[in-house]
Formats: sequence, structure tokens, C-alpha cells
Amino acid sequence: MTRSLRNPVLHRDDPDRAPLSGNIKVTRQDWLDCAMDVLISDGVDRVKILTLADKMGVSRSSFYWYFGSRKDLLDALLDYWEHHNTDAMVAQAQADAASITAAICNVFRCTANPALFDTALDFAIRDWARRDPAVRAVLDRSDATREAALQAMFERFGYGAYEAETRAKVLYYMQLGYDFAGKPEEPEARLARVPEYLRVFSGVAPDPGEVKAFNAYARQFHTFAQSGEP
Amino acid sequence: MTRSLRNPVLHRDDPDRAPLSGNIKVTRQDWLDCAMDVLISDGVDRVKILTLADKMGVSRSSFYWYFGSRKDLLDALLDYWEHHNTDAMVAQAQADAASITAAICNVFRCTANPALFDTALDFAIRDWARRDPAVRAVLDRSDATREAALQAMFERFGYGAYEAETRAKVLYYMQLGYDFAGKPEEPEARLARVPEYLRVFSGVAPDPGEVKAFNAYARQFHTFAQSGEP
DNA sequence: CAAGCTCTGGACACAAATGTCTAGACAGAC
DNA sequence: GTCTGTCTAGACATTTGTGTCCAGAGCTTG
Repeated sequence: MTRSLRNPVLHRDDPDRAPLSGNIKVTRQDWLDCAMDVLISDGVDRVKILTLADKMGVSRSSFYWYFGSRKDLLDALLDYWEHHNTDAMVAQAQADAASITAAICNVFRCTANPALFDTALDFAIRDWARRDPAVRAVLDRSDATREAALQAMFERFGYGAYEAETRAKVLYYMQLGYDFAGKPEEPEARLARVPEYLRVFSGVAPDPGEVKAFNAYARQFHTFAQSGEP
Repeated sequence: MTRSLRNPVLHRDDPDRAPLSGNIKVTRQDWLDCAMDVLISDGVDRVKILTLADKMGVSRSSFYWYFGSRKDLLDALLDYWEHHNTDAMVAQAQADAASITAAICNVFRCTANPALFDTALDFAIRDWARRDPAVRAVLDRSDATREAALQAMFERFGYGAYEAETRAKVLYYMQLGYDFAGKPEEPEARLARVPEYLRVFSGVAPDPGEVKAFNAYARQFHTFAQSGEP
């Protein structure tokens, strides 16, 4: 999936995709995209079949062709989240790196590249988990998986188990809190602080080349985001 | 209001309060307390008159005696939040202090004392704001007010305007993110880190007496919380 | 072109939630 | 003891959302 999760384009409106044949107006993926969009912006309680159908200009019957019930849809959303965001962060933590600071830069890519890791979706799931114990369990499992991957990353570069655990927590929860808390900082202002963050998270000074490489990676997505549709 | 916002006790069940006269079963405050409880634990979309009425064992008609509509109730909740949490933090930021670290300790009291500042309520409001622009506006106003009060605090102790602003943001958003992110740390483990936080937030080493005084203040509420009802 | 498959629309039943109205229960004032 | 003001219960209408059913639209394949 190359396009953004936000403002999803219906299959029928996307010239890049094969035209829909038969009496098909929307696909199962359209329902998922649309539901994801509402989940992220309005919360799970506003994910309503009627609303989604209205948004896409089809009747609710279409929904019941692709899904058994509203619960089926929500399960699919949760499943997507778990295997998208969590897998992505674990992969970034496990990626090859020349140093611990380079490895952390790999993890930073999660916040820089929205296609890799959807921060807003993570918050939507956290909110959902607050009121649904089953979701809470999935979230806790994911948090533990992510933390463990980050801890292993620090251990790979020689940190002791306890220190690695602490640094994993700081890195993970700090980024989470930062993105949650405020209005988003200007991308360049945030990039300027990267060397400082690396020093705090790792305890050692980063190689300037690594920082430069990360900046180049991150800037790619700034321009991408600015040149996107309105 | 001395009792906790959570698990509110109905007026009629509270032996410390004047018995209700006439045909009164619940008060306007009971509705507010009950709604606040649901808002905090389940989110604004689950604040439903029918549910609240069932919880309190009265009919919905009682609600419409005290409130014009569901919107009236929600407005009252938002109003309470603004004048409780924000006013409390501003007051703590403006409190007399011998040093900047002591002043920061005063702000820390917000997270230590749940009667002063309700962290969970703050998150519930942030979540609500995500889906309601009017609430978003109130929240942004409050964030700005709080930040300004913290900035003024740093300026009072000789920091330049720009540095004071940065430190205010770090102090405010860091605490917010910390409380949001993870499962709550053990109170004592969190207290142990206070001197370190003070150093980071202020740039100077705290006076041991100040730290000790804050610890004593905070421990008061640990025991209070543990001895509370289940 | 006829049959079959996939998907959609619209009708229906039902549940949950809001808001309105009216009769009545209860304590206190007179 | 009756009257009055305050609050509550229950009936009603309306809206919104879920799930079911079936007829039929429109490609595709033979």
C-alpha cells in the first residue's frame, strides 16, 4: 500500500488502479480505508457503518457483503495496526547499523516516515484500548514486543541488560509522549534537535555523517507531505 | 469538593452530607460526578443520559430537570475541567518559592496530588478535543495559559524570555507525555528520579531540603491513595 | 444470448439513545 | 390539612444505528 492512510482515495476514483468490473462500487479495502480514516480522526465510537456508507455513497448492504458485522471490521482494523506499526518498529530496531546512534536513527525513521509507522493511528488505538479490555491486551502485547526489540537493539551494541531496558523505555515512551503532547513542531526545528536526542538516548555522541544521513532521509518525507494532495 | 472524582459517591449514599429532602433521589452534582467518571474512564462518546440514569437508579426525567440537554451537561464538564486543572497548575506555577527548583517542585505537586490536578481528566479532554473543534479551542487556550504561567515562573528566577519558553515547554510536555505513555511507574521509583528531573528542567542542582520536602508532600498522597476505598 | 457470479439498493425489524409531556410523590409553608 | 414548589416515573415520538432479506443490476463465461 503506497498511498497514505489519511484521506483515502476510493478504488473507483483512483486512475492508477484497475477499473472495477461488474456492479462493484467499492471494495473491501475501501471500507477498511474509510473506517481507518474515521478511527484515526474521530475515535472508534464514531466508526459507524451508516456513516461510512454515506461517505462513500453506497448503501450499507455493501458492507454486509464484505464483513459479517461491525465487530469484524474493527477486528480487521486492530489486526492491521498490530501488523503494520509494531512490525515496522521491530524491523527498524533490528536493522543493521554501524553504531548505536545509527541504530537509533533507524528507529527515528518510524516517526519521520508516515508510510512506515502511523503515529496518529497509534494514538487512536491507545484511546480505544482505554475502553476495551480486549484491545488493551493487544496493545500491551505490542508495547512489550516493541520495548523488547529496542532493548535487544541496545544490548547488541554492548549495553548491559538493565541499562538497555531503561534506555529502551526512555527512547520508546519519550517519542510517544512527544508526539502526543503538543502541536507538532516545525519539521526542521525537530530535526535540529536530533543530535541532542541521540546523545541523551545513547549516552554517546553521534557521528555527524549518521545525523546527516538521517536528515536527508527525513527531509524526503517533508517535501513529499507538502507536495501531496490538499 | 474533597472527595475524589473517581468512583463518585451519590449524595444520598454519603453520610457526611445533609440528607436529601422531598422526593429527591439525586442532585445535579450527582449527575455531574457520574458523567465525569464515565468521561474519564470511557470517553465523551460514552457519556449517555440513559447509561448514567441506570447507574444511579433513576429515570432520565431527572436529568432533564437539572439540564436542558446532553450538550448542557458536556459544557458543564468542560467548564469544570478548565477551571479546575488549568487554574490549579497556574496557581502552582505562581506560588512563592525560594528557588527555581523549589518552584518546579510546586508544579510537580500537580502530578502528585490528584485533588489538585486530575491527570486522567486531562487526557479525556485531550481525546475529546480531537473530535470536537470547540473543545479543541478551549484546550489550546488552556495549554497556552499553562505554558505562559510556567514561562513566567522561569522568568521570575532570572531566565531570559526565550530560554524560559523552551524550559516551560519541556517541563509541561514532558510531564504530560510521561503520564500518558506508559503503565504508571511505582510512586517511589518515580520520586527517586525527582532530583534528576529538577536538574534537567532547571539546569541547576536542587537543594536537598527542597527535594526532601517534596518527597514528604508526595508520600502523603501515596498512603492516602492506598488507604482509600477499593 | 443465456446463465451465473458478484455486488448493491431498498424494505423491514429491532435496539439504543435523545428529547417532550404529564401525572404524581414528597417535604415544607401557610 | 391543604397548597405549593421541587423532583421523579413512565409513556410517547423521533432519530440513529445494526443486522437480515431478497430482488435485481451488470460483468463474465460458455
